[in-house]
Amino acid sequence: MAKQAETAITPTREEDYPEWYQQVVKAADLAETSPVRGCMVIKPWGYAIWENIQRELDRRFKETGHKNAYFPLFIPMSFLQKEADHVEGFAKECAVVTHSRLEAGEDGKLEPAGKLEEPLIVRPTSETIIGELFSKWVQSYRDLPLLINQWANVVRWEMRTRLFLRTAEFLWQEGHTVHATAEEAMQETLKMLSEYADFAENYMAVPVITGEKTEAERFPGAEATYTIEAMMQDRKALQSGTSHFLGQNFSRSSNIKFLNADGKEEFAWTTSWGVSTRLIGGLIMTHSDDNGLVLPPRIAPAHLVIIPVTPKEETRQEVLDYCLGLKKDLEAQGYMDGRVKVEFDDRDMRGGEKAWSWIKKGIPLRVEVGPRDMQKNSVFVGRRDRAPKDKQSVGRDEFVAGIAGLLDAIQDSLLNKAKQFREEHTKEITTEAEFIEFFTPENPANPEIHGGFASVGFCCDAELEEKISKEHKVTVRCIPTETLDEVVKCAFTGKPGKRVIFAKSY
RNA sequence: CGGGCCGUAGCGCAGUCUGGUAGCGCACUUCGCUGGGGGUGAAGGGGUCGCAGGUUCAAAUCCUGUCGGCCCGACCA
Repeated sequence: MAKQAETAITPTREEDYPEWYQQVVKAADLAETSPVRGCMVIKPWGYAIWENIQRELDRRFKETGHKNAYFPLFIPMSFLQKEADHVEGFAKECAVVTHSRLEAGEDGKLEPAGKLEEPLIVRPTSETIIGELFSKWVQSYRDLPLLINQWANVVRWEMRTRLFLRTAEFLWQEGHTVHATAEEAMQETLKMLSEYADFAENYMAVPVITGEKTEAERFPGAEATYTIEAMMQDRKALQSGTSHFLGQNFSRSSNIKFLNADGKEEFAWTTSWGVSTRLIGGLIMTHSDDNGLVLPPRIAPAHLVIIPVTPKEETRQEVLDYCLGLKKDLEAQGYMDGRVKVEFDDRDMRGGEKAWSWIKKGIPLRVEVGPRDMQKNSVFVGRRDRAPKDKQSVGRDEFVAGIAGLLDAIQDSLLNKAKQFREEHTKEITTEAEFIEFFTPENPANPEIHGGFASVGFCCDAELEEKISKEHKVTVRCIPTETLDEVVKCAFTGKPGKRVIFAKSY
């Protein structure tokens, strides 16, 4: 017997969390780095997760009255300039297109030629270009509300990138809406935030805290930014989606005006909201273990894999046929608003290796079927949320009939586990000393996983916030919606403050 | 963009200090044994050593530059 690592992924989370993350992505074959700096190639298994995210979110957007549209990748540089905070926030990370063609020089080397009169930027977000179009689309209060979403790629020239969590190019959706009143726009902002929160918890089994960002963390140009924040297994926070109340800032800079019912011209109120492929990073870091990816059934590209075990040539065909019959019956079962999705893995390779490859890919259920199971009319089932060797023999028909319930049970167990983890590492803190202790590792030279979410009274003074963030590398993740009305003594100044969540973050 | 480490076969690495014409493990291919577990024996295929200059009779090895990766920091809508 060759020695195998006790875990399929090395290093373990405990040993080296960032490296573990990389290895999980690789072992599950989700994505890889590309020849272009900071960009990623999303491979079929990873892209299928994104398609599932898209499908469910798109359904929700449409259900809440939004329509999809598409706006250009390129934005004239002057557009970005229109909103002062916005340009300041994004200018440093824009990819700029300056030429329109290539020409071969004397040495045969290609060189950019045909310099553009006005440079184009590759959209880092589309407020400015969409605003330009909206100013034409909106004339009357009868045109409102205007509820638009686009699925697109955006580019932000980040200094330091990590697959799914921060890449130079990423896929996302951005909702952009226009309203006649501030109240209505605010309502929209909060409605979409709660859609995100509901989706994260109920589809991705990622529990999130919803809340408002402080001024320092706000979207450039927004009046208010709301966020869903999730806790990863290294206890850091991941901002997983944002929804912005833009006030009249962008309608003023883009000139989005309408005539109200009284015949008076008014600036409109706008919102924007988005989630990205970063959600996949959050999914990975919420559920996966030292054997690789763990996928909640509702977001998994496939719910189960059937692995035929064919030790003897004479029973081989019989087992394969039995498996195909099982596959057909399972695929006839409904799950959520679709069907049970089944992979059939008859690749010619060793059984153990094959099973491990699916464990690393995070498939919720592994169903192994050999001659003995066939004789008993049963199947041998392993759940991804349990240990690899923890497998049970279940009657075939019982298994087929109970498949949806079993998938729900896995979904629930993953959500509960994640919630429990978050509870265990969320601490109510009332003094600065306690705060510092919470966020200081025992071994600063090689910091172990430590800290978590600190629920703290905070006076929300911007200078103090910056000082704390610099000194302890901790930021205010949000002012949670749930405890918004609470008045809590500030742990740093003693003044009356709000309850906020402090954490280290991605 | 600053600091550290690193680019040698698909992957992981040795060889670099002390220049002499490329190796190991895994993976891959074929055959055998094994057959409810990532097992095993044998025989094979695969690399202009990230790229570009320079030094030298000779460069994976020394020098310069450059590109890329990872970690830390700054930044992160």
